[in-house]
Amino acid sequence: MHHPPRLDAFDRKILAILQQDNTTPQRTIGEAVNLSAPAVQRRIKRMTEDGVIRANVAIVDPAAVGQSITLFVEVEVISETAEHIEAAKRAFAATPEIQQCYYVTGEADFILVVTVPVMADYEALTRRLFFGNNNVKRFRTFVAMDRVKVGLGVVVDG
Amino acid sequence: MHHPPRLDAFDRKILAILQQDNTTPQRTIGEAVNLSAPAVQRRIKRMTEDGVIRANVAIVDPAAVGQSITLFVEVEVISETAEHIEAAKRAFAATPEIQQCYYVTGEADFILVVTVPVMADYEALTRRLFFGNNNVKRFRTFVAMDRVKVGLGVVVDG
DNA sequence: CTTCGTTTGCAAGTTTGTTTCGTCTGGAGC
DNA sequence: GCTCCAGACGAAACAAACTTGCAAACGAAG
Repeated sequence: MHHPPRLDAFDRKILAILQQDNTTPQRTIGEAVNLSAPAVQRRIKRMTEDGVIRANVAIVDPAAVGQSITLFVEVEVISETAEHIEAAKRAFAATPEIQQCYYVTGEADFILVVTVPVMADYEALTRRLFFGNNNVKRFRTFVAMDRVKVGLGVVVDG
Repeated sequence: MHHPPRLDAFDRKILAILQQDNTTPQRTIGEAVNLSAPAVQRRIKRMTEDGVIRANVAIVDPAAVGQSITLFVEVEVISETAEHIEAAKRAFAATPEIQQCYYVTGEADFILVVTVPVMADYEALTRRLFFGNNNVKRFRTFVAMDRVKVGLGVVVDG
């Protein structure tokens, strides 16, 4: 994370491609954006160092590994002191079943995305995380029936 | 998606690595799991064909490309007929600002994860998607103050 | 006009991914 | 028990991709 990220049109086009498939050869990317492969490589390297590209990962189908249930949880806490919030963040971040955790404004304080193999696992999780934590005022659960659209891609044309 | 996905301990270890960094050389993976590089390559290929690995993508920092606001939206619809639900799914899936969309049970029907550069863009989005759609009964918005944990990784130890 | 800094393309060098091939193991059928 | 066959493995050869060095083009500042 050295430089303030300033991205030109080339960078944005490259990002758009890598967000869809980061196994695309640099030579192919170069043809798509009208740049040589080394130029593409240097830009990718720079964006990686600058933190624009946070990670390169394989997306695994949850159902294929037995994590067939996706849940949303709105969590409301009692005390919002810095220490309590930080403790909650750490606990959520450290829980592998929690795929995503956001600290939000509104009627809830945290929103979680959870994946588990069977409901019993979620029940166990609620006991451990919520009922076992006396700073949790209440939580509401939504069960996903259909994962209509799932991704972390962001709009890059800017 | 040919075979029914049957994953052994090797496959799961490989998946765990690729979920964190899919640029890891196959030789390195092989050393980590006690397998030769070609064996790793064959397993990755098989899992990709079987749909266990859905995609290989770069994760881009939303803030770096100007999408600094993340929002959650609970949407409640009026009519839940199949046609209305399918129409809604299609509309949400086709909206680039909507990163994730789930059809859920509970007090809401859809949960959306949205990223936009500034609040005005979200306001425009609500006008277009919600106020401009007379099947939307109501919606609730949560603004993310902190992206505590973001990812699509799933527990793979099975 | 010159200089410095940046970025590019090309070409060589290095690393990584892929294919080939021979071997081994486990199971079905004789 | 024996043979045969299918599947999976590792070693090595091979192909493709990535990475680096270097000279040239371009722009901004002096």
